[in-house]
Amino acid sequence: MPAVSDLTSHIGYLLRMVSNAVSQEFARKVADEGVTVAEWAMLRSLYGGDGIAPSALAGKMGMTKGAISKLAERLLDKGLIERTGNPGDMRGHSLSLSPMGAKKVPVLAGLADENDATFFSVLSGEEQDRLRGLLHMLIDKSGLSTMPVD
Amino acid sequence: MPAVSDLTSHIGYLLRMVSNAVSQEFARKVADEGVTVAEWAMLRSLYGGDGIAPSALAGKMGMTKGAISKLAERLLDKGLIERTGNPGDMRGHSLSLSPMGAKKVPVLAGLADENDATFFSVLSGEEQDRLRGLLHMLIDKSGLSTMPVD
DNA sequence: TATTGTTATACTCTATAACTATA
DNA sequence: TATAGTTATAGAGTATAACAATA
Repeated sequence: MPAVSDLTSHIGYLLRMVSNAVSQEFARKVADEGVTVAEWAMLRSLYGGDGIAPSALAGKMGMTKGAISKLAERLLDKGLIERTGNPGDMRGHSLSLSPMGAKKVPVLAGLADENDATFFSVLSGEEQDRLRGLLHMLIDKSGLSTMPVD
Repeated sequence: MPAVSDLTSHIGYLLRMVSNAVSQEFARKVADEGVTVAEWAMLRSLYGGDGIAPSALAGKMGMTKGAISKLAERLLDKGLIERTGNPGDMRGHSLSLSPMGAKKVPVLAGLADENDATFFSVLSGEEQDRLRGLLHMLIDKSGLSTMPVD
């Protein structure tokens, strides 16, 4: 049998395994609040901002503009975000949280805290910080938030 | 504005961000070999084994038996795995790699190595080991590989 | 022509639940 | 009845590409 490097040594594989488990559990939690994980990510990206163009949001979230459009439409239907016409350029517009959406973000953030707590409590506080730090390094050093999106 | 814990402090969020980027890139690479990421995971799970029941595989891979069934069918169609009748119990059967599948695993493993290299080379060897170690701890200590699957 | 978004289409991944065949 | 698998259905997530409107 040819030698195959141990799969469990692939960081990408381990990452996918843990991330899937965490996300799946989190999906169940936010579903009770009527949103999906991707929707939560968009709401959170909009939080605290003044309104952002869909294309800019696509870059920020690492998604294509088509995906953003679809996601935004669902959140508009749910009344959690708002679309505002752009004064200068009639082609574009801005997306921002509705009052209802703004009220929802802290609730969802609480669920994220809770989910993190249950999943990562097997690590010590120091280990959690180390993991967070390593992930931040990967995001910063790789062009993760500036990946090709179109 | 109510205080909301910084989203970027949620390990689950960071994990999802990095994992998605890594998996997406890997998906492109294995697509050239005619398989998807989930298919690769199944092939790898079968590698080096004697044949395994779909239900056992479901437990091992953290998926439902329905999902396993669908995945297995695709790999059967591609000729990468084989189904062997179970002598004792006519209800069940065993899944194992076909010779073609067995030949493909090392190739795919090479792509995984390559993918890991490009993504995680921004970390030092020591940092990579640390990350790997933390992920292993999470998988071992949480019941990750023994999650409810049905 | 170039840019901003939307829409149409398609596919993977996965779950849930109903169903079939065997035990 | 209980168990092993399959199938039907559904929905999230995402991409690609064609399209419309505006610049």
